Amino acid sequence: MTGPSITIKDVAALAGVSAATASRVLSGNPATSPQSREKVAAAVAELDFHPNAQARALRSTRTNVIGLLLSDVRNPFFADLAHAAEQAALAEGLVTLLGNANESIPQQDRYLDTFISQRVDGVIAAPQGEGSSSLHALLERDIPTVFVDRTVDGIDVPSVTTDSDSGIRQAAEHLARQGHERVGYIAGPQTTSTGRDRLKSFCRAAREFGLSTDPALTYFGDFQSASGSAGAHHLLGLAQPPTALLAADSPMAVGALVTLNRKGLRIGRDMALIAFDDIEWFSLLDPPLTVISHDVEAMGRTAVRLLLEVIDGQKPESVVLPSELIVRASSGTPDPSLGQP
Amino acid sequence: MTGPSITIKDVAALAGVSAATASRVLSGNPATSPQSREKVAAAVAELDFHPNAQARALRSTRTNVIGLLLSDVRNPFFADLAHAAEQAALAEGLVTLLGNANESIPQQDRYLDTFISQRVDGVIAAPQGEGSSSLHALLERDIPTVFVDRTVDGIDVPSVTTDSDSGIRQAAEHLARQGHERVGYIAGPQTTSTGRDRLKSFCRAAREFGLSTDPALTYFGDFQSASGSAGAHHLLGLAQPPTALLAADSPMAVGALVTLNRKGLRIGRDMALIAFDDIEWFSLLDPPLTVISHDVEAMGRTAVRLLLEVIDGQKPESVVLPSELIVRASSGTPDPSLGQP
DNA sequence: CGATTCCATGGAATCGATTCCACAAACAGT
DNA sequence: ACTGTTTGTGGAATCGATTCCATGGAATCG
Repeated sequence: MTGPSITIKDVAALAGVSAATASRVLSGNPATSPQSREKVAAAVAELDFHPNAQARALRSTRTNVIGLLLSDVRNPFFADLAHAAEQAALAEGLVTLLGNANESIPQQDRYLDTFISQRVDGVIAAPQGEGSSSLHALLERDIPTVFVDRTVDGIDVPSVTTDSDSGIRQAAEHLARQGHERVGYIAGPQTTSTGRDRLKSFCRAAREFGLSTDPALTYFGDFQSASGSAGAHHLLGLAQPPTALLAADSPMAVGALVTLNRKGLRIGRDMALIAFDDIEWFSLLDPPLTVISHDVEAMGRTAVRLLLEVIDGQKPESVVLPSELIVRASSGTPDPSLGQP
Repeated sequence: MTGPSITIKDVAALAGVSAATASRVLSGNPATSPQSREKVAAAVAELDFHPNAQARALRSTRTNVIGLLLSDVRNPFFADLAHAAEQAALAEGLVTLLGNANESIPQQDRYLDTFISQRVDGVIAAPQGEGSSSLHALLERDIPTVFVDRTVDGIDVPSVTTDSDSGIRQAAEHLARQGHERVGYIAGPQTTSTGRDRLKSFCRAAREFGLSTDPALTYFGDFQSASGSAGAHHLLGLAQPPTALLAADSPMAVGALVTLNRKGLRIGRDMALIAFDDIEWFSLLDPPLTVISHDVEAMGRTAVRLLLEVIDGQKPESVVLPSELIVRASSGTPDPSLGQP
């Protein structure tokens, strides 16, 4: 299909130098004369030469490609993260190969294998399961790796995570002050570190601020919106239903919202709702959603910085970013006039 | 950093065959004995061998990588499209290199250059400007290319687009029936085919259904949310303001929503609002948003199919997918009791 | 002025997998 | 039994850029 492509030899021939010299000019090697540099530059422009990245990578073992493995691009949190990481990488001259694990371990392994075969310079991953074989293959090969958002127990690589604790404490305190006592928690899957950490934080904060610690108030979802709907449905059906809901990520909050709307409950009056992750349009809802917010842009940027340090042979410290509660109208006082059924 | 990696020679040595035979086994060449196949398979498993994709691509000119160039991953429409295309490509054994042009032509060119250097097997692009130099470089090299969502005048490559006309006509008819006469249109940039087509469709439909054709009712945005806010602000400030707004994409609709909320206008009563592109949570807003919907999943899947046909040397026909109006509460009748100020 | 350093340069080896080519062994046909 | 085909195999060339090494000429120093 594609015609015979232009190689460095064509450039060298047109410039009247050897391929070695042309290569030196292209890679900015100082051992080149101004004349050669000029002639090669002219030839490159004339032929519109694009060096073959494969051949270059084969010899020099650097590809200038990093792999970014996420669980779901359609989750706005990860879309923002992808955007932030990708822009930060681009500024460093790296292009990003995006893998979408789609919340599936086989698909995650497939992408990791591809990353290994593509000899990416490094990997930024929001890992899924605990003992994924390809994850170990990555580390056995000493491929520079950084975890983002999530971590995996027993695997010691630098990571950028959110300190869910501060935001969740603030949320619990806020709800307690508003007079709530029974708060339903829609948890993430306990196979992810974020799922576990946020649940632990919630339990601790509930105790601290005198909220009910009834285990029936926790529903285990899978970070996707359908489980948020199911969770809200389940919690509202309890003998002693909660007066407030806290969802461990934004898709589950959206799911819960659908259920609440469908049941005709007024959010912020009949039922308070708080979501982990701030999404631009959450403030556009009626009422606007109270959220636990963290800085996705910083997370992406930091992940790239850490990865560059690992590639550079250093062993950087993991970074934990803060989270904080942003109070909006969805977490108002429970309406005493209506009360619970 | 990375240790000496395992090559096909190591596999061959362990299996007691030559590199040539090992290669044949790995690529499924039938000219191999069952014994060799078995021994090579065992050696591959034993060493956890991952072939070097660079070396393979260098020799065989196929990389099994396609480039996907989008304007903005944070736009849910493109996130969905990325997801759909990526899943369809994966099913065909292709991995996707995602480039995010970020609505910027230099960044688009940077990614296209990278795609060329990476010798991707093909490119799926939602192109930005008209005469981008890298876009021409792509085509001069006969790199299989398919346009998605948008097209570029004068560049004849297969494409998958949406027939905006049907959806926009339905929207105009619907608004006219609801008694609207002055409909504000927040247009996309006229440097994109979608921006131009949708505007043209709107003008035609306005004439057909007796809506005002006052050019002051059209505001030119850039497909990003800030311009939606600005557009709504501008249109509401006209001497004769519109009673309904139609936004040419979802981020601009969100922007318009912010402005309307800020001004305290009740959507669906004081002002109707319709968005092009359906987004999951648009139905969760209060009131739920009336939208012009099209099938993103089909668009991504079709783009991959067309690209495979182009790679295969065929010249497939472009595909135009339908759009349709989904009526929800945001486009109700204008409230006569309040009227316009 | 001869010896040494410096510099730009070209030739050749190299990266790892694929594939052409040649060759040997096994087997079929007359 | 002797060609003629098939089949599996290894050696070697190849893809395109990088980089080590050697070389010749200019510049520098004692």
